[in-house]
Amino acid sequence: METDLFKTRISEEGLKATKQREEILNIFMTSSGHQNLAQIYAQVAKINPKIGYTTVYRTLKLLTHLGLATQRKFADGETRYEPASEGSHHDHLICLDCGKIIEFEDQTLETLQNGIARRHRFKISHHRMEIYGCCEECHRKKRMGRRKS
Amino acid sequence: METDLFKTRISEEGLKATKQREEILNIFMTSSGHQNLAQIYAQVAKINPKIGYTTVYRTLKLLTHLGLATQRKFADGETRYEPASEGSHHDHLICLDCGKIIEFEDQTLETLQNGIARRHRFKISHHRMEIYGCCEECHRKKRMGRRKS
DNA sequence: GATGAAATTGAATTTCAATTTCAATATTGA
DNA sequence: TCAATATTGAAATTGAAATTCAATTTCATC
Ligand SMILES: [Mn+2]
Ligand SMILES: [Mn+2]
Ligand SMILES: [Zn+2]
Ligand SMILES: [Zn+2]
Repeated sequence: METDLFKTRISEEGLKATKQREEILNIFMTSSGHQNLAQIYAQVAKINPKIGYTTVYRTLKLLTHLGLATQRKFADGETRYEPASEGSHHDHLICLDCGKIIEFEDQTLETLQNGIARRHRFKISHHRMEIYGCCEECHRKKRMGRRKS
Repeated sequence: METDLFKTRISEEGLKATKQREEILNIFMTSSGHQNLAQIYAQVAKINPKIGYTTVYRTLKLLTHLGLATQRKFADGETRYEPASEGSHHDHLICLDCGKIIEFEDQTLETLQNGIARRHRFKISHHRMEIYGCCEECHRKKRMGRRKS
């Protein structure tokens, strides 16, 4: 359970482990990821309707600070959160038709970035890379639709 | 002058070429790029204070629609605009210390993306890629600072 | 277990950029 | 010139993010 890591990190920061935080953490960590605050809140409310929207907001911010969550802002402007997969970095393919978000990891891409940064004498802290387009499923549907007409 | 292209595109869309739009276009096209609306408005207001903020907002939205401007949202969340460089796509290196934005083009990166997309049977429409970190100048300053202490 | 300083909670409020409204004005094709 | 239609700009609205504050909870210490 990541509850232990959570408690450790939380006390490291001089903060307090509350029922609400634990409950939100458990729900969030087992969720599907890439959800916005309203979606996470809805899940929390289903299990414990006493927990306020503000607390969910603040807890996600806290989890991000603790390194347990990652905040994402894709081109649609919505703020989303996903459980942080420790160590590994990944990027995203985003379907403009159905909204599906596909994750990928590519070591060559990382190496290439190092080259770009070096040429500009730039020290990389982190990066963001997203590919927008049409997923396989949606593409198939489109072809079907065209054939019928 | 891009004024001609602007007039053509504008009438293609059944819209009207107004003094305000032309004035905003001229100021924007010769600007340094990566500016937010408040900054663009400030420039416009210096030359013609009669033009309203709303008009600048709507004109930048229009220019984006016409393909003459590109809207950018980097990680700081600010909405910025830059004149669209026809044909060529570029990405950005962003200094977290001074805010400097460096543009780069890399064909290998584009090729690599095609490979990633193909492996996921994904049809690319466009992409976004930003590298965050520390620019040469800021890095130099940091080293200097450390030496003095 | 009791205590209390400090942190947290949650409803309500505020902030602030983005967007919309609407009456007055400008543009354009006939 | 003359409408029909689009645009303008001040003001109002929206909505997500962030803050406020009184009530409540946590937890180190006793
Ligand atoms: Mn992800
Ligand atoms: Mn640029
Ligand atoms: Zn899809
Ligand atoms: Zn810098």
